[in-house]
Amino acid sequence: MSNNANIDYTYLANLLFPDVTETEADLEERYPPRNLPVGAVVSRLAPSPTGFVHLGNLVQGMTSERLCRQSGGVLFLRIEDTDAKREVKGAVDALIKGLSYYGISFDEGATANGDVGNYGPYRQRQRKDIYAVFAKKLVCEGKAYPCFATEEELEAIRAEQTKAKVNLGYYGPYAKWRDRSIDEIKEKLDAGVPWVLRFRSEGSIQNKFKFNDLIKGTIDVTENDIDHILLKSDGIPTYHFAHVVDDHLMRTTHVVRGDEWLPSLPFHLQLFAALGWKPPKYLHIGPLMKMEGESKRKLSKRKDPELAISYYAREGFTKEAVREYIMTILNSNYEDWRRANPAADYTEFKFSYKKMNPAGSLFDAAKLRDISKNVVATLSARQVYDETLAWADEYDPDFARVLRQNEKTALDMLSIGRGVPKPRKDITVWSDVKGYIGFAFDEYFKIEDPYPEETDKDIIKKALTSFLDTYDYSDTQEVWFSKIKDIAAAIGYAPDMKLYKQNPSAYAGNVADVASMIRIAVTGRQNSPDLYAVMRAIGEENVRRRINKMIKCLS
RNA sequence: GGCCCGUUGGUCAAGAGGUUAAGACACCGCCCUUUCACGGCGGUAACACGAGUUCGAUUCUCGUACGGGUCACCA
Repeated sequence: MSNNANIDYTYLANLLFPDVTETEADLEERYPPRNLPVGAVVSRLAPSPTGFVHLGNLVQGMTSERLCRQSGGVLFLRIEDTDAKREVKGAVDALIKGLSYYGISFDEGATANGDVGNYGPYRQRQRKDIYAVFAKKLVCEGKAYPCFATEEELEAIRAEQTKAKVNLGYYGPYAKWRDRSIDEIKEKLDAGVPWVLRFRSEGSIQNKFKFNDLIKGTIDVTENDIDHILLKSDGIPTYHFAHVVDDHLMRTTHVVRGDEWLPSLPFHLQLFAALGWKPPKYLHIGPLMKMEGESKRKLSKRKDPELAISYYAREGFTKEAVREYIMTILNSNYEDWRRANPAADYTEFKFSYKKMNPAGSLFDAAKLRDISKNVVATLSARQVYDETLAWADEYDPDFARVLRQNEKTALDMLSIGRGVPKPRKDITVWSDVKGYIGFAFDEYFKIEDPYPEETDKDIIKKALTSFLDTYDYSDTQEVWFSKIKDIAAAIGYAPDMKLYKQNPSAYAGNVADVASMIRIAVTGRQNSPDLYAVMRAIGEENVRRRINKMIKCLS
């Protein structure tokens, strides 16, 4: 404790902030406590406009959104644009669009058309005057001071500390401007030397206390002893100061953020106390990890494309699938609930922060795919067609064209095994659709799985020819299949799988082999949806042409 | 290095001082089946380690190890 009692703090404050005329009381009046029912959660999403909307935004957003909506509270969007260097044009719009695509909408805050709500502005650079009021107040109370240290000086301090193997930072004896005389300060000021405003920390790392985080539980906190920067030299606050001022004035009750913020929590708490405010409840969410070789690591913006939500749109995941997956990460009982309520809207689920995992979870692409597959399986052919088309318009224009030209065939193909109690699950993402039904269109049809070398070409030819001889487009599935059985019998193949299994050596093959011969001719591959249905979908002319072509090829 | 968080099967995870330690994904096997997909049945597989508290600890406490995060005029 080494405050220079000789300094007239009020004088200093006026020197530093001559234009600030508003007082704390003015602001308290302008932003009164919200009139909400008891237990209503007021929360926010506070991203920085870097143009990169990532899974973390979604994870936090959904958590805040559920908490607010379920409690009749308020959710707002605040733009943390205090770092002008990192700001990307159009990022705010992208953010709003990306979040709303996944069902996160805001009651107030920044919108594509400006700010809405009584607690704004909601963009931090526009709140410069507000921060100044509290900065001035802190200076008046001797809790903040200007620092004129240059970048080089700070670097030198860091080097010295590294060499001495002590903690890094601007504190104690290293806090060179903490207790300068008013004359020294005035001299720099008059010379126009840039300055930052630092917090005068009275904390000691010897002091520890407990703090309750809603997700992590009771955590051990060590007091902060570093004189962190409150205002940068451009007068814009750092994250820490902005967070404390904004969340107080905006009457935030719950702060949901990534647990990379945990190390600065002591400072935030200290700031709330210094300003005489009650801190909000905190929910620190564990990071999303990924497997790299043998070890886990946090998903990285730079290295991992799958962290960006644009990745999922590009891959063709439905928004429902992404949302379902995130819900299962957030609340582990969500999966059970979903199984019990397959058709319910996800908002009917009782979300609870108590179910959130304090540890980081590994992002499991296989699980996401499984969920996606199940989501797509519940959609109608029409929905799949429309969504695939929307996706293809953006990412595969050629396929979009083909889909438009063959709408009927596409719908018929997509209807196969759909809308039944046990639907097919071949489609995980929209980009799968081309591979799944593409063969139905001449543009994409080709022989992908040729006949095995060992099969007798004459036998195949005979089977195909016989098929065409008796083929009737109007046959029912039963009649159609009985004809294939007849062909099997005629070429010495078992017409029935049971017969074949009883005595395999008695036959040259079985009816499945015959079906396969036809399947390859018609679809170009060994695996396809139900062959009868495929033939119905692509039409008689097409079936005959493809089989004839194959017969010719075999000759 | 300081500070903080975490650790149940390959992965996500439930659980709670006494359980045969759920379930899901993945994997494997069998069944169904004209292929595939679906579906059904079954299987492999876990409480990091060491002390302490306790009649009893995966569950509580403390250490150790390992993993992660963070130490900017970035958020």
